[in-house]
Amino acid sequence: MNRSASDNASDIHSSGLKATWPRIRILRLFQQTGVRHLSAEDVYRALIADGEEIGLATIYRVLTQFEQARLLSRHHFDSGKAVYELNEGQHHDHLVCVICGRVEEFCDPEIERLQHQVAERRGFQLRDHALSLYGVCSDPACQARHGKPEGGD
Amino acid sequence: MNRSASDNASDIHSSGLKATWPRIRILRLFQQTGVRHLSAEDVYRALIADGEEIGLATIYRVLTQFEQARLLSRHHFDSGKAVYELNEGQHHDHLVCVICGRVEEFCDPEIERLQHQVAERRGFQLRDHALSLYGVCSDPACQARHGKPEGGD
DNA sequence: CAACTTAGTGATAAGCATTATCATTACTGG
DNA sequence: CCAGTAATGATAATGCTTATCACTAAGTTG
Repeated sequence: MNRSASDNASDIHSSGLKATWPRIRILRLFQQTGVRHLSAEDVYRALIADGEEIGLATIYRVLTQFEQARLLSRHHFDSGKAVYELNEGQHHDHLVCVICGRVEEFCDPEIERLQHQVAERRGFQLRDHALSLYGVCSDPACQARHGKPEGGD
Repeated sequence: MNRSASDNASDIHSSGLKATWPRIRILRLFQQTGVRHLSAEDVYRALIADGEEIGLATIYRVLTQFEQARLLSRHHFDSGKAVYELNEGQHHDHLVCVICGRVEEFCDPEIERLQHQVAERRGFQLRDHALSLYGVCSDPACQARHGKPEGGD
């Protein structure tokens, strides 16, 4: 799933943005497998580690632009900082481990359908929705120090 | 649903907190009908308007304590600021109008059930979950300047 | 019921994520 | 290759929230 810098440039161009070096590097980072959910700080550090000196302000600016261009999508979870992931068209929701922070994705068409039904009943024209499940993931290390099960939200 | 200051004091006491004036006033504010979802700033302003001089730091501190005591519950939505509401035991999710900011609540047991099913399948021990639907509410003023329907989240 | 002890308050400073500013730099079209 | 405009990056500013700390008041004890 690694793609070349020129592919990146096309993606960026077709979003009406100049294909600058920082934008190419940021998009490439997301296109590398294994790095689904990244905060601005994560991106900054990853690029530093890769020998790139790209300003944090640029990271924030570019992430916002990429979100508007629908190349990336943004989520908030409950960490206080926004995370971005590559937008591959397929809508999905998230399971977040409250111990290790790991994020898994899932699709449930039936939940989607019910959400639309609820919105329709209330006369809401649905624009977006966010469903995040927080819990202790299947990792034994996380299970080892698990707490009480779900209370009222 | 208005209750007396002494009732408030009991609620606060049984949470292991001293029944101080700021805490009584803050809890009372939430117990008044018509004010479901309030940010710290909202609470601050409402109390000022009521002739109370309670510091913003105290508001934040007390809201956090009330949340831990399960008297209130906190939500983030996507406004950047946390909002609190009275915790009346009954879990529910939210519909948020992206135009006027109005928040409606809904319960859908079937969605709840499916959420638990998803978590179970992934080996997650569910602790909490947040489902928020964002859209344009039924208010004609909001409908008047509505945008495109839901895209990928 | 008065002194006491400790928790709570409020003003303000600090912290953290994010956005705005602005001089300098670098894409792209000609 | 050059001009012109948009993008970058350092830093200041913003907005929400938490920490600090001297002072005050709740609840307790003699």
